[in-house]
Amino acid sequence: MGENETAATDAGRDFVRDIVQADLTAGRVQTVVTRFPPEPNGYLHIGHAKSICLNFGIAQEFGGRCHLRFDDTNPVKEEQEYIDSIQRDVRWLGFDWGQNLYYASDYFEQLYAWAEHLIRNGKAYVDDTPAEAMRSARGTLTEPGQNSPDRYRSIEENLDLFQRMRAGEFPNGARVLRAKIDMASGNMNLRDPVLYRILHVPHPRTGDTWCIYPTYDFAHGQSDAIEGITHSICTLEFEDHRPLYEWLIENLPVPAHPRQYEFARLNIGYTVLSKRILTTLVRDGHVTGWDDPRMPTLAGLQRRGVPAAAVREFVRRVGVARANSVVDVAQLEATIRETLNPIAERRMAVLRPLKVVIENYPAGQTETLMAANHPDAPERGQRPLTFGREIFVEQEDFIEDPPKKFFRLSPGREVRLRYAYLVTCREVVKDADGTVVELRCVYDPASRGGNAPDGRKVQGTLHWVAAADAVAAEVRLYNHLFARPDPGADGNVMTDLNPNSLEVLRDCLIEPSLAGTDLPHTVQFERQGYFCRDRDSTVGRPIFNRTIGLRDTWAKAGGTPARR
RNA sequence: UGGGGCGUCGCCAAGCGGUAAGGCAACGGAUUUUGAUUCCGUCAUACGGAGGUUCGAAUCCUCCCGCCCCAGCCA
Repeated sequence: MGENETAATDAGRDFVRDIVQADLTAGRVQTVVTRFPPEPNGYLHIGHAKSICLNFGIAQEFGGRCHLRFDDTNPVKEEQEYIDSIQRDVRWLGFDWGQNLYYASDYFEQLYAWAEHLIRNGKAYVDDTPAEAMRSARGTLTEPGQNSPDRYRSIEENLDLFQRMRAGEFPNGARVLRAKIDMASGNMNLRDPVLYRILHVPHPRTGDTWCIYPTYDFAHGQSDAIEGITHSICTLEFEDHRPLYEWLIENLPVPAHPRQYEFARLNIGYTVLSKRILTTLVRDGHVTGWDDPRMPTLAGLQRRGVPAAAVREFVRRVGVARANSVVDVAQLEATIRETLNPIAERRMAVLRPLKVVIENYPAGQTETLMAANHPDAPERGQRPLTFGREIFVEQEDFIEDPPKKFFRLSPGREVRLRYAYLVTCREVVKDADGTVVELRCVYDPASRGGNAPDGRKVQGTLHWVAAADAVAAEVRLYNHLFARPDPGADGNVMTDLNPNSLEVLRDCLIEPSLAGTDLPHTVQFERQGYFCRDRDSTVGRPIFNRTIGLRDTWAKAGGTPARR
């Protein structure tokens, strides 16, 4: 029983893997070959990560290979910058295409030959119908389309015209090459789809070699066939293209017959995974760039401090299915915390400082205390902390008139300063406005390290930094990019942008070990969350990004004004 | 009365005729020098609805309802 269960579980965690396994088992496929085929017209986002993990993951699991292929058939939207960023991001995610880097543009000559093949077999024709006229002749979802008068052109004339299209004799939009299928088909993609269009636009890779470019439909399946792709995995919206994909494969002398399978694309609450909208956010300056930490792009997640392993795990947990869905962003956040918790070193940083004077601590004196880098992993060592008469604690850790079950500082209350001493608040100093500006406390010298010899307990433990050596820093807190779980659901997406997605704290104080440039990538600021040093940091001014806050049941219970 | 898909717990998602996995969220409790972590426990007599087949159905059949995609010379 146990064996069967294990085997069944390993066989397929999702329907795509089931199909691959079945094809391998039945001998229909010897070596599985997949591909990740981005169009280089933008940066990769976490939705692409799902596809990358699926394609590369299947190749790894079943001993096959996965190609990285740029679907660069539309030069008006594609740029070298994107080609470069995509390769960086796929590598960052942890995948390697080895020698298998391809471009659909590498096949332009072959595709052109195949287009002529179609013409010679009476399966394609050059159409001079203007775009608008072609649209109306295509019919509607419920009415069939009308055959173009050019549909009956002779093979010779089609061949001549197509060659002259390639030669650059005609302006953009003057003519197209269409497949001759069925203008009455219920599937719009079969109503004589356009195979080639005239575009006098330089291509990032082929320059001005071509002025006609194949459409996605004419390039994709044939590229798959050329590369020997066995399983061409794409998202649900291409489902209706599959009959065309197969029609082309069947009507062309291609070297292989790849098969297309579709899965539901990833959606996450409070954000948007549409390249079009993300491009707009960047172009219109709603974010600082493709790698803005608020962006769901892989570059943004990386800059925010999210480990690639967390993205992979998130995608694994979400699964692969054919039902459209919107994953709760809490799922992503939980995965990030879970990934970071065991690996992130602990540090102390005070985001909104409140000065504390330990009245019975000798002025001018300091001492060194040791703090664990990771309480659950003693082998990760310790770091020294300076303690002195003046320290800083978090403003929200003091309430003059505390609510029930408030464990932190308030007049007369004793708390522990982590890794240091037990201190009791004696007096509150306020400015003219009545704002608390300083706390006067006394400490118990016998509680060095944090425990009192008499064994008395305190309920609260606070993080702190010493005035003597704390370093000033800036901390950037990020919130959901959009203010609602379904941005754009009722109108303009842009109006749903969260005006408070970024909060910059400029007067933070961090412990000195955080000021260097050699710190581990992402660290935990105790009691607050995970943070990483931002590349905007300068020598004298460290800047940190909050990757994700810690779970906070006190704030959630309404204890302290929630700030997320 | 166009074609193609999808509907299992608040959110994802297993299940493939034999009597509802798991994760997130939520809610209890234990431990805790992070109100963190960890650890226990609770959480679908129920699978969009109605019929039917069957000893037995989320799984098969029929009808109905709802949602998504397609009318770019984008991908």
